Amino acid sequence: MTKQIDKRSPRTQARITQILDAATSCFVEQGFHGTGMARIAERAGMSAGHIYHYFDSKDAIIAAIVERETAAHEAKMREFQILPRENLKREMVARAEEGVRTNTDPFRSALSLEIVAEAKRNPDIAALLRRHDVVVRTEFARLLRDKLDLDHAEGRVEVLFTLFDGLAIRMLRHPDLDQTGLTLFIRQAILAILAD
Amino acid sequence: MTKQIDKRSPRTQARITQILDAATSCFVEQGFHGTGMARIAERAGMSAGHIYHYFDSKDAIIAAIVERETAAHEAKMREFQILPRENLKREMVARAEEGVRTNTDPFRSALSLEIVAEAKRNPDIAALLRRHDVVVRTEFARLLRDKLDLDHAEGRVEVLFTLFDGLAIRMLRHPDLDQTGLTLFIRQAILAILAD
DNA sequence: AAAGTTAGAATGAACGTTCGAAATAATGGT
DNA sequence: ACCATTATTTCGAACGTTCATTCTAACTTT
Repeated sequence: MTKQIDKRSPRTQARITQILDAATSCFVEQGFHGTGMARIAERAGMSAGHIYHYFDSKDAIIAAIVERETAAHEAKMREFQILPRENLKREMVARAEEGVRTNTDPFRSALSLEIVAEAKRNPDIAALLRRHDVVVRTEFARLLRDKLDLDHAEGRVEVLFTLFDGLAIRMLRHPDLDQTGLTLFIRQAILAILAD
Repeated sequence: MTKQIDKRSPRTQARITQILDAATSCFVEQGFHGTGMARIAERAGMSAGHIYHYFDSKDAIIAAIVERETAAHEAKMREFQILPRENLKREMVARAEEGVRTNTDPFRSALSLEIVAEAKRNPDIAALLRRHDVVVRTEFARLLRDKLDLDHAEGRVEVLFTLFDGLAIRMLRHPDLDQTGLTLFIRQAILAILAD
């Protein structure tokens, strides 16, 4: 019954990322529900109907976007695991500051907000997000426990993640905030969270 | 040409809060775009058409909800201003912990997420949120500057607010998180942010 | 000519909104 | 107190639009 497409064909792959990229930028600008299939098609350079050769529905598109995003995020997190324990804490603070930059980027913060908003209404997306979160969370907690010898690792991770999650909302409420002051006290906060 | 309703009539007031309450709970459960006027009407105990005697549009309903919410929030913030400077810091930490409780409440966290999500799509709501944010932000910064003699007050406030904003998203990603561990390190973080 | 690919109009459902009438309340004259 | 009439509140069906999805025919490529 399902449409038979060879997903490994390079042409198909190109079309899929083409659609995903177009949809992502549309969603960032106008939100998932503010964007029509026509607009996605236009930006992807193909007809609206044609998108259905690659995705079963509009919902399937956002699901694919979320998976792409979470996969990238998990990969980023795994980079910590190969770092030596000596300068791990220092490296964490450094990467945290890089994380502030990327999380306050208008495009990225808008995208993660859109994903979160969709999760609130679509249980499948919420489940996806939670499955991803539990992986990242436990791996990061193990890192703190094993390599930094910290107790209550789960609680610390929770607050760290809360901080970075909050940046997306903060950017919405205060789009032209001063990054310097923000970063300064985020470092302060992170050091406190990682202190024994 | 606008509909003439006496908004001070107790009957009208009752209907309005009836609609607002119904809409709020609907939005929390299914999101703004997932909720139809029919459903709001059903929960408010009146017909769909009748809602339009009190609100010009569905958008006007969410605008009213946001205003109600921001007003309550501003009032809460103003309570800090009458506190004496002696035990202000201690009181802040105490109220922060209470804030963690309310912000992690499923209903409240879902509501603020929904508001933020709508702001991403509706510029009027975004403007409302920003107008409110600048008020709360500057007032709180003045508090830190004048009563706690802290420099870089704006940066500190930014991080504090980021933390509380983040709680709503965190609840979505990890609904059954451990409040105890969370609160413990949030206190730690707040103390670091408020340290000279 | 066959298989794969594209386009764009057609379809049908969902949903916000409007409208006219019915029910209910308020007013006022007798 | 009672009815007449005016105003307000309420309803629910109908409308019009938007939009995801489907379908068929045309076009490319092999």
